[in-house]
Amino acid sequence: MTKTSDAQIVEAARQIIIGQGIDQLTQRGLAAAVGIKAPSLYKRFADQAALLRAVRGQALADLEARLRRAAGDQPPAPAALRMANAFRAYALEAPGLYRLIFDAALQDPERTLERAALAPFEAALAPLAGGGQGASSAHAMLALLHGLVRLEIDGAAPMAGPHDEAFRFAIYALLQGIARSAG
Amino acid sequence: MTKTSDAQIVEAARQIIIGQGIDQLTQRGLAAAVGIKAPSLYKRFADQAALLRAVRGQALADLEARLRRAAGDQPPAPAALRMANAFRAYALEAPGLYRLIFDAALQDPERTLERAALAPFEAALAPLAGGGQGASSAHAMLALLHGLVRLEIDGAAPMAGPHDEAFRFAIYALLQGIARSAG
DNA sequence: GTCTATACGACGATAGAC
DNA sequence: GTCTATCGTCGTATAGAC
Repeated sequence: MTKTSDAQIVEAARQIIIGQGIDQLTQRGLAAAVGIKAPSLYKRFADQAALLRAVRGQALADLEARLRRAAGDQPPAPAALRMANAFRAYALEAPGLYRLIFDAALQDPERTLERAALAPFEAALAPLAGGGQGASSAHAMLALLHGLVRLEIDGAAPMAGPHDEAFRFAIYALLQGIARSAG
Repeated sequence: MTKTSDAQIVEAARQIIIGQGIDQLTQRGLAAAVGIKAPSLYKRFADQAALLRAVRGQALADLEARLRRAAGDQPPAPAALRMANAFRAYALEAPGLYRLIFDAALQDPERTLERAALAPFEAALAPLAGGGQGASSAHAMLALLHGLVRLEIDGAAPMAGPHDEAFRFAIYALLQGIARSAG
């Protein structure tokens, strides 16, 4: 008798994290959300950490897809700007999932974050950076984006006027610096 | 009969957060560290959140002092570089405190983070940025630093080679972009 | 695979005695 | 201000019925 599926459990966990925050995700509450009891969850996932790994993996795949779609076939600078906006939009849409993606990086030996978030930026920025500095440029861009959206979702922003404007200013400034470093 | 003081409790909490991480800070463990029982803590601080606010306030004052000392009387660019290094050093020294400072910004109606971290950067960068873009430049610099050190302490870095080098590259690039934005 | 029932050891927090 | 005792919740786990 199968009352639910692994995919439904992951999706329910995702919804709880998005809607109520990761602190409100409990095994008892999650089980109730899919119509079973807490002990039954342990037949699907070894423990809560394993469940969160599954949620994080799906979230990372989603983020990567959005970044690659935003980049499209644009030239480096427009691609980077569109990716930056897509990145920020994801974080503002689902801050709980965003935090999960980045906070749990330490416990991810496969370094999924590199493939999902860093690689798309490196692909877009390499032509602009030149001189073998595509990796450094992508790291700088990801760090800037991460800092901007973390400050925003954690309530430390806007620290300097309207955030849309501060966001654009920062991205433009770094892109200019990267392009000039290549010159 | 006073077995301890508020200051001793805050200091003990600070040491636990630095040495064992904020997850290991429990009311029972903290009370034991200062030689009392857990319920007695509630005569000093309303709850754990109030205690953490006190720890955060002290950590923010410490960070601000370090940033202002690093800046000294240097010109904008050297001052910003020294502040960036001091900022990173603080985060690597006490990642638990660093996370507390930034993660709890949302619950700080006084926006202490602005005074402690943003203002020093604005003071240093205003001459470089010009055109009334000192605030935006400081916000961009703080966001970049925050992203860089968060990626580093959360284990997502080094994502692009040695981190010292990636750190310098990113800071230099943004400084160049800021200077160029000024015309 | 799911259920009921039960258990353990943490946690934050409170009531009331002294 | 400190204590003992206690509460409710949490993650986790097990046993055994169906």
